[in-house]
Order: sequence, then C-alpha cells, then structure tokens
Amino acid sequence: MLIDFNIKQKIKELKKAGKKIPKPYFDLGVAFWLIDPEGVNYVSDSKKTNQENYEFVAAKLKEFGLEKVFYEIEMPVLEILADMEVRGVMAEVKVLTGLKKELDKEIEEAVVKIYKIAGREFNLNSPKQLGEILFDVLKIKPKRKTKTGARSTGAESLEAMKDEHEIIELILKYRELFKLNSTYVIPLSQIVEASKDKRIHTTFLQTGTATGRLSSENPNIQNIPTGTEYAKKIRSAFVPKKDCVFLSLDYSQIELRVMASVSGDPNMIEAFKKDIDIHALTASRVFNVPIEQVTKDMRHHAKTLNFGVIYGMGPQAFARATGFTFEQAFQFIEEYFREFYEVKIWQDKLIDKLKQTGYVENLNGRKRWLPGILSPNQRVYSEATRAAINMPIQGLAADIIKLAMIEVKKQFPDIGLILSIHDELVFEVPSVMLKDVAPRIKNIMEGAYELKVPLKVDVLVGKNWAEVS
DNA sequence: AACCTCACG
DNA sequence: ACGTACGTGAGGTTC
Repeated sequence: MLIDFNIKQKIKELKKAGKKIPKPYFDLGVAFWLIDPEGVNYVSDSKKTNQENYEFVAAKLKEFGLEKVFYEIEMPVLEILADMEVRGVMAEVKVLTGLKKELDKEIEEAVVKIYKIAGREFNLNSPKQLGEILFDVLKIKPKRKTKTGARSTGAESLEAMKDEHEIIELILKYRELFKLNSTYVIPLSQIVEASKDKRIHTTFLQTGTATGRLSSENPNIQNIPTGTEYAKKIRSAFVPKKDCVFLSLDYSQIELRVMASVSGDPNMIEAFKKDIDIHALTASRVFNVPIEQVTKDMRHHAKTLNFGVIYGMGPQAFARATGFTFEQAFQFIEEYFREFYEVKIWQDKLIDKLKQTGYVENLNGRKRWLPGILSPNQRVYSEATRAAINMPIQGLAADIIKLAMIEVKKQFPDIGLILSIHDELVFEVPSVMLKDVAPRIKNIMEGAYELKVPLKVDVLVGKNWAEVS
C-alpha cells in the first residue's frame, strides 16, 4: 500500500503521464486531518517515518470511528479531486480582458468624482485614509467600529451612511468594481494567458476546513462572483469545450434539510416531505399569520432566521441583520424554537456531549475538537458553541456531496466533473450525452444519502457558467 | 504578519 | 462598552 502525504499530487503527475493509479493508497495528511481537522490535539510528526505516522493514525481512525469516512469517502474523493484539477475549466481570455477595460474605465470615473467631492486625492484602498476623509474632513458620523477600535468603513457601515452624503454611493460603487477587477478579472485573465491549455486549474484543498468541506485556492474557484451584472459577465467567461455544454446540479436547501433530519424535528421534517416553502412556513409560524398572508419581508426575515439557527445565531445578531429590536428578535427566536422544538433539544444535547468529550461529530463520525467550550472567556465559549452547532450540519452536507461525486464517477468514470462548490456540481458534458446523463446524475445526487427528508436537486444547462448559475 | 474588507456557499 | 451568525481564500494597506 502506498502510504504518504499529499498523494493527490502524485496521482496528478501519474494522470498527466497517462499512468495507472496505484491502489490501495493511504494519505497520511487526510488521515491526520480527519482525526483532528484543526490540529488542536493531534498533529503528524515530520521526524517520524511514514510507517510510524501510519501506525499511529490508522489506530486513531479506528478508535474514533473514522474508518468509513476515510476509506469510503475521503480516499475515493482524493482521486476525483486530482481528476478535476488536471481537467481544469476553460475560460475565454477575450471576455475577461474586455471586462477589464470596462471596469478600468468605470473605476476611474468613480475615482475622479470621489476626489472632487473629498477636495483632495487619497488612497481609496486604505480604510485608514478613507476613514479620515469620511469622518474628519466630511464630518460624517461613524456607525460602527472594527474589532481593534477603528471607525469602520465596511460596506455595512457605508450603507448606513448612504443618506448622509453623496460620496457614500460612489465609494460603494468603487469598492464593488475594484474588488471584481483586482480579485477576479485581472488574476483570472493572467492565469488563462499563462495557461498552456487555456484552462484554469485550481487546487482543491481536501484538508483545508474544520467541517469536512472542500476549499479551493490558486485561484479560489468557489467564490467567483454571482448575482450582479458584472458578476454574470465574469461567469460568462467560463465555457465548456467544443461540442459540450455545462450541466450544473445543486442541492436545494441541503443544510436545512440536514438540520431537519439530524434533529428529528417533526414539523420541519413534515414541511420538507410535503415540499412546502420552508421560509414561508417559518414566517407563518414565527410571525403568527396564515401562510398565504406571509409578505416578502416576513419571508426574508424568516430566511435569515432559518440560516441563523444553523449558525447558532443569538438575538443580537438577528436584530442587527433584520432591524428588529433586541426584544423583538429575542421573542421571534423563542417562537422559532417553540415551533421547531426538537432543533433546540438537539442543539442542547450536542453542547452537553461536547462538554463531556471535547468534540462534536456528524452522523458519519466526522469530528471537530472544540477546546474553547471549556474556556472561562464568554466570547471564546460562545464561539465554540456556535461552531459546534454548525459543524454536524455543514459537515454532513459536505459528506453528502462527496458521496454524490463518488457515485457519479463510479457510474460515469469519464464524465467531465469540473467544479464542486459546497452544494453544487458542475459538469462539462458532450451535448449529445446530455439527455441521457442529466436525469441520471440528478437521481444519483438525490439518492446519495438517506435522510429523514428527501434531498432535492435543481438542474441547469447552459453554454457558459453564467447561464447555469 | 496583522488588519480590513469582501467574494462565495 | 462591547464582541455576539457558520465555513472559506484573496487583495490591499499598514506596521
């Protein structure tokens, strides 16, 4: 058996050379990450031989009930990630360079206007200098402080100042455009220009998160903008190769479904079984109106609440997100947990168990150690509590999509899986295969894991990434 | 290297 | 008086 760190790299080299992958293999880095994803209790020892590290970590995988996750999820996924990285995704450099020109022009126009209003030139990218202009020169009242006490110029603060000065809107515009240009458009076009095959080859980090999710770097392909017009233009640069289309499948509300299932909450389970609009239902129950009388606003607040519960949100955060008073927020959260009582019970048991064992785990035994739960510091303790509440949900959703990737690749070994973005898979498939393949992949994804509620997958087909987003 | 900001799920 | 919503990666400035 091949035992080593970073086996994905070795597999990539073999793949590029057209060679077979040696099996079985055992990745030490992945194993250590599984027993302790943040390395708070266990870390590998570089002074030890691979065999010594193997003996230690293999015993730990067994002790912690992680063998199934390791052998049936992570090792098979490792190979799929290697395939995705080597395969890459095609991008049209012309779209990106055209976009850069557009953005450069708009950014310059905003800069000129801002300097004129400010009465002087300054570095717009410096929060410190921007703060001096806004708060000292223009005498705008600061709205929030950063954690080190500086006057915040973040988007949320700026939004609150919008009505007080015409400069704010321009700064928000500048920030948006500069971000898109400097973080996405320019680096992506450079990457494509330097690329031998005109494709972007990210690196997926299999051991990069505390919850079991994947992450992506160089470039991060999991945080490409979506939504705004410019964002769509960026995504439209990503295209399938000749005679292919993009096929995107995303899990609908996977984390809420996972929460309904693992908590066993009967009301939430029933809602998903009947395929009821969960946010509208929540609004109806929490705001105490018939579901037909739920307004857009109410549904939106309920959505915030549903997501907030997954993150362990308290009344303060809910109040800030919605504009409710603390007392109102407190009441609505109380009402939420009266309606979805088993969710509260599940959370409380989870924290109890964390205090006893030092870790939280998801249904598959995936673990996260959270020593902060024993901290006398209220803030550290609270952070551990929220992370604990979130991990079994985010972590099981991560397992589900990984299992789906494995099953899809098992049934379609040559399928062009190119992106995996937390609850979404994007494939590059020959147009002629689409009719056959799309429904089957959807079925595989919906059947990847048995929950107490159905898994629902939405399917999109298009000629670029914007069309399937 | 720390900090601030901001893109995504 | 505040810091209070999870998980990421990256660009820019400042020290």
